[in-house]
Amino acid sequence: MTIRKIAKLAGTSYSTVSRALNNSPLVAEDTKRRIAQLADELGYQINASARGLATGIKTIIGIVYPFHSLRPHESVYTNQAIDLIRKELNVYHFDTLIAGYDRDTQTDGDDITRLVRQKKVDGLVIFGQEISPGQIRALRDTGFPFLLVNPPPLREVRSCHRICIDHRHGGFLAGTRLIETGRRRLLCLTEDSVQFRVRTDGFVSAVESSAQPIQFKKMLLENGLYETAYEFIHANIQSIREFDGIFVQSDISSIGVLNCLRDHQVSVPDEVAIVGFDDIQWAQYARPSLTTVHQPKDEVAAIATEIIMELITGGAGTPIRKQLKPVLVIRESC
Amino acid sequence: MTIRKIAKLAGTSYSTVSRALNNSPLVAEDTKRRIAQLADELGYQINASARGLATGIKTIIGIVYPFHSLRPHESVYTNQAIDLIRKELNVYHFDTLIAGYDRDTQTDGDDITRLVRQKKVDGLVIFGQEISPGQIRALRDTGFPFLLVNPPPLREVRSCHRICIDHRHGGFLAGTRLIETGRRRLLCLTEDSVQFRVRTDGFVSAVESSAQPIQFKKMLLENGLYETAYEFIHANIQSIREFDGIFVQSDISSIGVLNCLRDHQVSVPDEVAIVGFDDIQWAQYARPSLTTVHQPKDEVAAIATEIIMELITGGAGTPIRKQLKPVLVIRESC
DNA sequence: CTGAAAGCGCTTACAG
DNA sequence: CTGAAAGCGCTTACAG
Repeated sequence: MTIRKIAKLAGTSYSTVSRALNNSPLVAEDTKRRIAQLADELGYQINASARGLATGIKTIIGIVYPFHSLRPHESVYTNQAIDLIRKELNVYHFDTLIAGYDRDTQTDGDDITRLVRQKKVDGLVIFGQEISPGQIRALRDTGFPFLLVNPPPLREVRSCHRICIDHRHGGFLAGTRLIETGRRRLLCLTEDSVQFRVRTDGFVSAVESSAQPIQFKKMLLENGLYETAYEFIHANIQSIREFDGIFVQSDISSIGVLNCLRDHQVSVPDEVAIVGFDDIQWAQYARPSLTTVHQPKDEVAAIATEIIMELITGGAGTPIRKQLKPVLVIRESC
Repeated sequence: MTIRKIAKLAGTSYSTVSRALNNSPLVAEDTKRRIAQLADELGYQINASARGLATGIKTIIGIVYPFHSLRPHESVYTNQAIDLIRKELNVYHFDTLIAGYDRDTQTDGDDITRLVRQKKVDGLVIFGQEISPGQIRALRDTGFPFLLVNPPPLREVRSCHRICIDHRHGGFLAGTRLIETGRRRLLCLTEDSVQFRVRTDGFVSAVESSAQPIQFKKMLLENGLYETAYEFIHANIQSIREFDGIFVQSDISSIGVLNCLRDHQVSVPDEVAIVGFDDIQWAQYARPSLTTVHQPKDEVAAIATEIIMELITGGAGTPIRKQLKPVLVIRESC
């Protein structure tokens, strides 16, 4: 089914059909109605490639996230956000294409560059911290509409549209909760990346602004795997017993910590309290359920969709920056 | 950057450039090399819309899943499978578009029909049980390449390419495990849908083929939510205590059951053993960790990619049917 | 308000 | 092996 066939059946030129279907004011209402009904009966839908070629509009948004977040523990969070964005985009009759990117590939070889050059999508929503300065610069220079979600704190990012999560505040909330509930010997269990350092900063500032004397120590986890957290606690169980509160900077790690403490008969929250970060679905199913810093993924999805749609219709303007504040969700573990 | 500009720089016609980039045997090796290098330097990539219009090939596969599986508890499983397929497709230089479908919308209004008619994708992988006979018929009649993954047992399905999971066998494995570990008073906690009935059938056949006298009872959960399972156990805790083994037909529900039993000081697996279904990531993190029937999502992803690629290149032929067998993963709960 | 024509950037039969 | 031409199915300035 093409526009030409409809034109034939409607007894008009196909230009008119095109205009009618795009609801052009240049077409008589009556003609429009007739054509709309015909198209409907025939189940006609505009050929996306043809329209894409003629107008440049593909009605597809690409959502891109770090390859390594395919490891199940990291994808839980991102997948939920993607699903939410997809639903939002659907309202605008846009489809969602998903792709991965990898810090290690050179700029030219990655999916981001490819999608832009192939003109497969109208805009890009890029999740995560793994994006490199070079990738950002290359993308920015193309003038292609894109939005960074939770980007790393790079200089290049400042000239880009972005949604930032206030990780520092999140860390502050966690620290404050531990202190307010009476914990005085704190452990901050973090990872070696910028995002985590910022969470630690917030945590430290909570400690420092406390009227009470607080001891605290920072320790590093190799990565965000459940198993890593579990093993770490297991290997250090003696020194862990010295603490009465732990801020574990991701929920998956927190669950590893919770399970290991349980296996060592350390009672949570009585002997040691735990505060996590992310608020993945499972935080509430853990026993004890996990007090954690909630990352606002619903809000991210709504705002991301709004911004990207604005970018591809309205155009750029000065860099938009939305900063979202996490909130503390109190459950049993602290 | 277009093919024409490259032609100008290479000093050939743009037909030749097109052929060269598509590695046509009609072009001299030398010319090919020169053009390939030029294209590489210029970062040229074929315009997807133009190629799509000329050839009909979009290098995009659509993955479609039930809308309601957006409820986090159901999406966990599907999201992992989608991620795996996406990775596989990437090897073929295909991109992945995701969309939802809804049993309630009429055939014409859903995303499946729309994607086919807009010619936005080359093929469709359709997950789940919610697809209606009408939708299947409509799709089949278009001749569009599509593959059903874990479809409902409808007559229409038989004429379609599909990957089926042997839920019956899964139920059988669960029942057998409970009986082999000495349980004699069994509860089968299921839901009201075909897929679940088949799991129950398998469970029953394990009971019936047992040499031991086994008592068993079937009960229905309203839906697959964690909370529903938790509340159900809570409300029926007295009668639940009568059983020494429960087959809970999804992991999320199983976790609800585990948590509730724990809250009622019923010891698992000593007083009652639990076997789940799905083997989502969290089955191993639960305490006690969950013995469960593993659905082979890695295998699904690999085979789905293979089949759909075959369908869009080779064409159809007789309906392909792959049946995958789940396996039992033994952990602490039984 | 409507139609004929050019053009979007490719591919591919056809002619050489 | 290479090039000129037609065509994929749309949109949209231009002319009426």
